[in-house]
Amino acid sequence: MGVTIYDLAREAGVGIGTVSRCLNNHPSVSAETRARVMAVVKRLSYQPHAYAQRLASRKTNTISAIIPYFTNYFFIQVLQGVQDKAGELGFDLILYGVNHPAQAEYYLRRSLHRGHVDGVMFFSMKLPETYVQKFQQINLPLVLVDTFHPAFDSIRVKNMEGATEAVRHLIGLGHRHIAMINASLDTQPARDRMEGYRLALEEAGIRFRSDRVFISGIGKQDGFNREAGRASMEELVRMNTGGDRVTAVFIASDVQALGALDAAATLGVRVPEDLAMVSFDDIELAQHAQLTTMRQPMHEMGTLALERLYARIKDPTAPPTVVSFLPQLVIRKTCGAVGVATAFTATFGSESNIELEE
Amino acid sequence: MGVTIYDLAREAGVGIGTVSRCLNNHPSVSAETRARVMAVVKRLSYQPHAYAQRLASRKTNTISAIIPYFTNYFFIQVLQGVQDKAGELGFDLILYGVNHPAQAEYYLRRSLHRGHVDGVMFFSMKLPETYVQKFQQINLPLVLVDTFHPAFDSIRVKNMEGATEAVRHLIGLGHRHIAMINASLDTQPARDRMEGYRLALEEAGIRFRSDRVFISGIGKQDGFNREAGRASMEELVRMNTGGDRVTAVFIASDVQALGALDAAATLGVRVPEDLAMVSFDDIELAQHAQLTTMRQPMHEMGTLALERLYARIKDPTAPPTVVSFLPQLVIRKTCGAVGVATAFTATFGSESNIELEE
DNA sequence: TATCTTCGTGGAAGCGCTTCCACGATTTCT
DNA sequence: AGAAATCGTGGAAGCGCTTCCACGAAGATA
Repeated sequence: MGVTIYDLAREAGVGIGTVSRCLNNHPSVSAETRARVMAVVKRLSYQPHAYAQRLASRKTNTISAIIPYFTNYFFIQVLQGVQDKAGELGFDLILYGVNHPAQAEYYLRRSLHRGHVDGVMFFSMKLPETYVQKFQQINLPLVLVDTFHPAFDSIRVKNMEGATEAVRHLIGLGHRHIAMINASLDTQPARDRMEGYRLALEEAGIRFRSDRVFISGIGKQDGFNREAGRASMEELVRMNTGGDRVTAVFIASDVQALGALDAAATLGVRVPEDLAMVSFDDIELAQHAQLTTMRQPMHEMGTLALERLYARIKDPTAPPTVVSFLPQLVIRKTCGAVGVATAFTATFGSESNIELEE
Repeated sequence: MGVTIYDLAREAGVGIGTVSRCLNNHPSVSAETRARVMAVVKRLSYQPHAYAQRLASRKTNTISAIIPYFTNYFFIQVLQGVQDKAGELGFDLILYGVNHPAQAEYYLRRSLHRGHVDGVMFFSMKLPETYVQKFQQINLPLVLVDTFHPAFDSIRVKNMEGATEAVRHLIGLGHRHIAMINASLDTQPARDRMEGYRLALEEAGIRFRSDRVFISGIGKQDGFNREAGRASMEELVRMNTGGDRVTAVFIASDVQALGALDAAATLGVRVPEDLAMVSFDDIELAQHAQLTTMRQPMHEMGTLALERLYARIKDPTAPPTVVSFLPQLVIRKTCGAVGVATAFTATFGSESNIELEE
């Protein structure tokens, strides 16, 4: 049903090789011939067949991104970076959203089909060991984002260091009883952030208490969502009785913090007066909700990830590289460091003069 | 570098046809032969070549989605629906994010390459007339979401009716001076929502005043974002002096409303006491910010869109269908219909007992 | 003028698969 | 028993392109 280069060749009175060269801007075609061919291309409104091109040229110009729960704002912002860069580089981006661990394997397998994609980006999940081998065997470029394996390029966030700094900030504000609201320990970021929390306590001579780490078991998701944050906060408040009450909490992500804030308000717990909080990510809405949080350069992580992947596609033999980002503390209102008196009732107050960023 | 079916055939001592039939679960292969072939497949860890399959079978199992500013929460939620359904149906989803009108054409052209995708979903933008013809000519399935053209299937939202209802609600609360904060009139939803606003005023005998429609010119974006909402609200407040002050505002989207809320707080305007507001979309965060808004079934729109596209791929000759969704009013706090006294200082208050939804 | 380059071109081969046709072996029917 | 239908199989053809090699014509060099 489609117009092929044979049709073009016949109509233009040239060979198929010449047609192909015209279409691909190959230099060795006379201007005259090229003009004639291009006229026919236009007249028959020829469209190249993408897969025939890809089969013949052995390049796909397509990459896949395997992302968990991609409606999570963190991923969206990273994805925007990826997408921008993909457009710039002329790549098609196949988006594989993972809502269940088994899906990750399915999509990995799918990406491994020879000639399906030129490269793969894998986000925030542990890469199954079987696939480590498969990628090496097939020699398919792979970039890990927010996760790590020595055999591949990775874009990392120093989750542990970031968490430590967040908790240090709370300690610096005088808090000694600091809880943590975490996500599922199945995820690497959750584990690292908890380790950072533990470290910060330790260096301040505060005992780590596992009964002060709250992880909501809601749903089958990874816990990086509002509902989980809300549930954890409810539990925290319920438990928070007796002598040595918790006065501050470190929350593993902004999304959870949003839920926690809801719960706190419902339960009549004032933030930051009764409970100070610092969270993680600095998603776009963190500003809106005035969260004190650890900023991750999400968009930049996305563009960088694609740049790395591109470089790897160009030169598959280069040794794996690791780029690490150190999250930056952004002080807003939930930690109580500024404007304590009016902080939370004025949630929607000005921020430009308050936000201490660097 | 790859293992091909010829390798498999040789190793298993069968013909390539038989190998192909094994791989595709074609019935007419003996169990014994199939077992032998599959063993070889496993042993050589064979991966089919996706594009060779696609070229030979003339099916791509891929669709593309062309979406403006897809970091907009509205689109993300629709996209999640699309993505879920795509996974279920075994389709690959190529995501084309449009940040500039010219990009839309580029991606349309790209999608039109013969055999590149089995179908296209086009979101919230006006389909250029030239492409109307091209799609018909190539006979490539196309589903329009949140936009319309008689020649194609479409999933619509009754933006006008929804807007009318939103404004009616404000009128019902006693407001007579109602402004609108809108997005760029280049987009169809913005035009329709303004029309609905105008209609509601008209039927209540209130004169439409174009100086009460605020459209921020910030950036090259379409105006459906927080910054634009913030800027428009600032302008509204600046203008809002003298006798007949505006006491309510209809905002074209929740995202803008979020920005508007920021601005209002900064400027000391209380919502809803000084200014009631109703917005549009009911994105996930609307609940968090307690926005009274017009709910659109975003996830459902996404799944439905893909279902339609799938049906169209199966039967390209069926007449175009139109599905319309009527947005539902969700009453929370920004309109002042409930809990007026404490409404906005208790932004993070309980919502379960307040939200009046149906 | 004879030889060597260069340039533009045609078209075969091949990318890795699916599909269809042909064919022998078996089974079923009359 | 022979004829007819069925089953499992092999492999050629073809999907639409890229790429490479070969070749003639024209220009450059001696």
